[in-house]
Amino acid sequence: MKRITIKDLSKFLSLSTSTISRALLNDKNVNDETRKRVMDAAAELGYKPNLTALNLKSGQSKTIGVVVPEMITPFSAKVLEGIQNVLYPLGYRLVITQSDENPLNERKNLQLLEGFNVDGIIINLCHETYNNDLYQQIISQGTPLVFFDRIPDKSLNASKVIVDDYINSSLMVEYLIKTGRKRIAHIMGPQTIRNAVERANGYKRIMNKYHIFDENLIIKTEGMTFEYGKRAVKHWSDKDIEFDSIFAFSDTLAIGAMNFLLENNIKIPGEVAVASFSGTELSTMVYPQLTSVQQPLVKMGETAAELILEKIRDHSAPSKTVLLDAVLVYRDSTL
Amino acid sequence: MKRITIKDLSKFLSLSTSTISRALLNDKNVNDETRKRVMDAAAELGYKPNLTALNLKSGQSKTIGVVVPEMITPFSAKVLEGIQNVLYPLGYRLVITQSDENPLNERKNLQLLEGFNVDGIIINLCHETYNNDLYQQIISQGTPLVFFDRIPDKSLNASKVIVDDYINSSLMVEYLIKTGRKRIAHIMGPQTIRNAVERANGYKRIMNKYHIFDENLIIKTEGMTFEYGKRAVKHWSDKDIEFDSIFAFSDTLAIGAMNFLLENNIKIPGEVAVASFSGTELSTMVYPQLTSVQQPLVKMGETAAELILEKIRDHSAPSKTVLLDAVLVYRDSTL
DNA sequence: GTGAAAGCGCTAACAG
DNA sequence: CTGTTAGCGCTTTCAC
Repeated sequence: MKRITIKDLSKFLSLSTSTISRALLNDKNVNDETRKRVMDAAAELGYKPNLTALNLKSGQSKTIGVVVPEMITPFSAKVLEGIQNVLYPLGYRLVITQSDENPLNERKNLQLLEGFNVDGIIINLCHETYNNDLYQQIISQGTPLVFFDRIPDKSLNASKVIVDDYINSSLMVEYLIKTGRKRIAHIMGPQTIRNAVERANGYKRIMNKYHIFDENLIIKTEGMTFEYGKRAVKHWSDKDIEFDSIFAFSDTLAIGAMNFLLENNIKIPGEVAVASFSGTELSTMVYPQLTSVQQPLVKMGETAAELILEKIRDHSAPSKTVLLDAVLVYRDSTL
Repeated sequence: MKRITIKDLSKFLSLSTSTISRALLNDKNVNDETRKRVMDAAAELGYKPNLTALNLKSGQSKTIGVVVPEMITPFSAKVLEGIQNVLYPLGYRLVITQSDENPLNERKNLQLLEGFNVDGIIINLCHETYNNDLYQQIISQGTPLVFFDRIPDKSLNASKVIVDDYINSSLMVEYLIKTGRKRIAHIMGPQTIRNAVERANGYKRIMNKYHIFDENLIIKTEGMTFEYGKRAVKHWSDKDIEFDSIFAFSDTLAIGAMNFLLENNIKIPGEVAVASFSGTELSTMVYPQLTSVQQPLVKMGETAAELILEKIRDHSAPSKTVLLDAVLVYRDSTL
């Protein structure tokens, strides 16, 4: 079952390998007749180009590394779909790694990807600053880096794709207020994630604007699993801090919060409204369905892929930050 | 920022490239002194082997293709984790594709992977028979194929990793009966999925054993989304078919079913118990938490990866079918 | 113990 | 329009 190479075709047709190559590449300097013969033979013998050889020639690995914090929520799956949409048709391979929300794993993943000689890396961080040195080092070695969703704090020379956390968070909080909620609690996620800080800022601004901000109503979590969401609500509950609604950093945290409420027979949205930021399928799978800021995840992946391609094609291309529009989707968990 | 090659080292140390190569490969025919010099220089200049060149020499692409039906539930994410655990440390890259539960997409994915010259393909089907011709063709072209979870009906020369659907389904149904349920409804999923048929058979056997089988209590769905789960329960409800419990083919279908019950104020498990087959994180994220047959997903991925490695190393290695143990996990959705 | 040379599959000057 | 040749980075005979 040996593979057919250009050499086999060359023998088969008594032509030089270069002519075969040219015909296959649609080079103009080939007789139409000859091209046809080559094409037919290639089809007949089942010739398929050897990507590895191509890559060796071109000096590229045609491999893009991707680092995501986790894959058990649909968030990354959707973004990956976007990345794949753009990159697979172009013959790029993806090496996808999961950091499990752990900066140390992220570091290992990045190093693994370096070992793979990737042409570029697309990454969603799990910690704002922890691996800054590595990002910097990778970029200065000439491997383009593109950040999406959770981006680093330093102004690295890298392109980014994000949604406006501050604005969208503000809008969601304002919506809750408009529906009559006043004691809006906020589960902000870990403060080592830039977006968490941004969203919390949006929350604070609006709460202050309406003079209803209360420091007790905001809580940082150490992690991102739904257990932390649960624990946050338990905290307020234990301390007898009143709240009539919850705005969570992510679907997962919101769902954890909902579970606590449901377990304690607290009506959603009757007694407490719940809203989140993310907008993955999870928000429609729970009961009641979750109001959330829905991000264009597939688009986000596609954009990230295009940004990395720009950088690969021209390493001196200027870095861009693309801001994508999100929409608020109102569902049964609020009102 | 040019990469350091073996040639650079050769110039730098005034040694032949072959000696450098040998030193790097720990070949015995190298003076210890020389080896040390080479190693030091490699470290100093930051030499990293070019995988593409290695691959060209070895004739392998060091790339494994993976095809999964979907990635929005944690199911595939967990299996992928297992696959990555085994394959990444060995220098393999993964090209992961999603079929979106559509056999046509599956076909396209397989063809894409062929174009990538993958060394092997690990696949979870979305239809039992639809692409049988392609599986056969890929195998006979010499590309090993390993199936996991949902496997094909024909006896192809390929290894497989599965859990025993029939037995575990039986066990779960028997458990429901032991907790006092008699009218156990079954959402079996599409009958074009072999596992759905197997699990339904397990269900039927036990229901018959206790003489409580009723054809009306079993329903096939066209798809796998949670909407179909919802619709199934609506069907029984509309037709006034009584049931005191539901056993669903997957977490997602079960959750759809739960949502219908919750929307109609039917108590879980008070009035209706719910159980599923899958055992992803989803089962712990919903309220009440879902009783389910929990499969060892990471292990499944690791096993699939090892099976494909066997085949890659020795193309004539015999095909194996590995049966993994699942466990029933009892949660609040049943009593 | 080390070097020279060939070759993996392909493309691209360079000739003719 | 077609063929010859060299070379991408590396390993591996084959000499010495």
